[in-house]
Amino acid sequence: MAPARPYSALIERLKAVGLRPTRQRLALARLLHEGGNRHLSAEQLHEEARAAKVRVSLATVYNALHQFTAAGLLREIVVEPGCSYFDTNVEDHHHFYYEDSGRLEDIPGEEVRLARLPKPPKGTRLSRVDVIIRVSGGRG
Amino acid sequence: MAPARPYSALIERLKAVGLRPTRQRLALARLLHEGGNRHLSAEQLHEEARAAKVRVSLATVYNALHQFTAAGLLREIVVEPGCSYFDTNVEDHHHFYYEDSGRLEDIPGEEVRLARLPKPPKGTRLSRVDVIIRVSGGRG
DNA sequence: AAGTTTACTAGAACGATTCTAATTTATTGA
DNA sequence: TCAATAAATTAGAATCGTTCTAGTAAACTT
Repeated sequence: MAPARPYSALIERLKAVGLRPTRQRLALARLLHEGGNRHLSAEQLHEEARAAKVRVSLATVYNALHQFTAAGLLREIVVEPGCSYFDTNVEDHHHFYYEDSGRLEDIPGEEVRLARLPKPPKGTRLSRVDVIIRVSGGRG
Repeated sequence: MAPARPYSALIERLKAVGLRPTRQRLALARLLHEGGNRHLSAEQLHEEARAAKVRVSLATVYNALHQFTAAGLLREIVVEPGCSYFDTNVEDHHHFYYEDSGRLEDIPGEEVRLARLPKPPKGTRLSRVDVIIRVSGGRG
């Protein structure tokens, strides 16, 4: 059922942001965007690639994640020391963070509304606003 | 000009949270809380201690920061991979993050207002809400 | 002061990430 | 099509912030 040229759209997408559509980048981009919105660490993506029989080094996974992020195809999120997550959803939205499991979950943009927001200090411009709702446990 | 027993209040504060008021903890607590609200990394605090001629190991700085955080005397903030900051302000408030310099700055609680916030998912309870306003550059 | 508990320390160990230099792959343009 | 060139990938080493270890010292209790 797979289309004859399964990668053609991806190839164009990568070219459009100035990245050569290599075997590794195509495979990683594909893994990242299959199965909806996800929050993956470099190690997790590397492991997924291994499981999918895609040969790619960890260094390349890091390179690709950072390049995709710079190109606006991913968004990096840091909630805990020692582990970055990359979010495949680059739309305007926020996150639940489950402190116990370390898991992130999207909150659609419209479910959080900021009624008041200070201006960026003089000489700076707004880059983005992150809202992280930290939740924990339950039993209690 | 220093009071006769400059540490007595701090000593009580540490005892109250179950921490022995050792020379190192007292000195670190003092450094942390002098000069208003601050956002320090472990390395920075260690360096400040060195500069103030307080002999304390880096391991102890880390231990103290985590103990103070657990006791509610500090709040840990992670914005970039590979570096935690500890905020001496434990009141309800949010942050500006200067992407270029890596610096954090407090925003008083009332300058950010959340008009709508989703409920914590079933089986969890709200731990805290972090709002980080990322700003960058300026010249542009 | 003696005994007990807790804290401190230097240095080793650790895990995530980045770097390096050599190899491979993609692109360009005869 | 086939070099020539530029860019990407790789394994492994290096680096960085942080945590661990086990031995020593300091603080509390009696």
